[in-house]
Amino acid sequence: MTNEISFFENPEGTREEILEATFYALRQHGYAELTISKIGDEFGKSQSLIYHHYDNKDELLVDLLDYMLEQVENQVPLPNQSPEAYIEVIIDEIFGTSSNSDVEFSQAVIELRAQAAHDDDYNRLFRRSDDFIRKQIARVIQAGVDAGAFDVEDPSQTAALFHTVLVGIQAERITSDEDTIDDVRAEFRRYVEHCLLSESHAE
Amino acid sequence: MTNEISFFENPEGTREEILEATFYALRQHGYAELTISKIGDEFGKSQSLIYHHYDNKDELLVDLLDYMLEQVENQVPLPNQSPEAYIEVIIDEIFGTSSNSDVEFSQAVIELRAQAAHDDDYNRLFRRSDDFIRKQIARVIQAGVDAGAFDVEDPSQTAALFHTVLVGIQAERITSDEDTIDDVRAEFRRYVEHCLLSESHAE
DNA sequence: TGTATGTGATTGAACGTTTAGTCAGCCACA
DNA sequence: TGTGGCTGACTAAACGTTCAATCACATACA
Repeated sequence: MTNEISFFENPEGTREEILEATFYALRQHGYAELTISKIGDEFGKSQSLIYHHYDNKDELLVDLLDYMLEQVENQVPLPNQSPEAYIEVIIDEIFGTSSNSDVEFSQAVIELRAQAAHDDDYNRLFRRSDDFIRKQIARVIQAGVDAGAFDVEDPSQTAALFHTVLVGIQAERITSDEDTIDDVRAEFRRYVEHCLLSESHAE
Repeated sequence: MTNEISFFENPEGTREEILEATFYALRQHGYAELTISKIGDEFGKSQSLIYHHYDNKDELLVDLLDYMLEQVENQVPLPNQSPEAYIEVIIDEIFGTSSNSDVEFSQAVIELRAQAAHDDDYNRLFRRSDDFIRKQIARVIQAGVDAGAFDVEDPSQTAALFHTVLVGIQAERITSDEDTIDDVRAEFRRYVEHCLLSESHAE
């Protein structure tokens, strides 16, 4: 129900505990410095045990990405509200609550996305997740158009820009200060008001 | 004069040859799998020689990033044209010529950007480069406002969104197909027409 | 109740390989 | 006769992975 990322709050079973440990090790050391030994440290148990549950390091990391993208997809709000309200929620999701765990999660996702350039499994998972999110946004925009609230050229085209800004913010958060992010948010709102809401609402 | 990335066309001196080799090794194997030995292979000469010119791997990689971001900054077009024409050039730069070398360069940059989360040197370099680009764009938008061609709330705010889209496209290019990128481009043009150009131009 | 049998979690030690980095010395040219 | 570019051989540490061996615990049978 809550939109907070309650990621790994109470892991069920050893496999999920290992995923949790892998996530924290990834956050702390980064992908390039991520080792089974460091995951084992975070895990609290021996690193041999990891191999009891996963065939190898690659399989573990792919499973982690799968798990994380599932969380991302679940975080996309349900279209059980008016299109206008939904867009507000989407914007909040994109620019985040600037809570620490949100930022750390985003950074981990971006780090894994970078690996997609050299790993087909990663590539496949991100394609699926990105498509899902874009289509979800496009659906709601289409609903807003049908209801006369929005006025756009092509909903899936608009959704594509939404998604690019989402990814861009994730990547920029690594280095940019909060003021810059706020600037982007303000300008993106201006875009939504001028290019999405229909005349009657824009006023 | 040309906007093509004539990156590493004719390296001057051994250090630049090493940077070139490092870049290609990074492209081929990715940051996580990047080793001195692989750089040496690409280099054509022994890996010991690398240590003759660089103290250690970190120094070499930081130097590469510095070098690459210098290229990025030099690629930002000069403001020697009308603001309207400049914006067109910027949009072309953001969405790229989809030439192979451009995409590969972008992917390498994004991969290094992800490392900025765990490396202060990388963080510093990206901050400087991002600030430079944002300010350059903001300056031109301000000029457009002064000339009456543009009508925005706050030029640096608009520039911030430009930059986010730039970074977002870089990150999305890893996994997205060209059609999606084209959608983003079309929608971003719509944004520029509705939110940047002043009424008289928007027609 | 006591004993055998099986199962999954868990470990520490060990394996072969790869890694970043060192070093003594070679070669060409001034 | 140096001096700087350059190399191959080397090392210690870290790496992913395997494995034999425990442990806790359930089930089944006498």
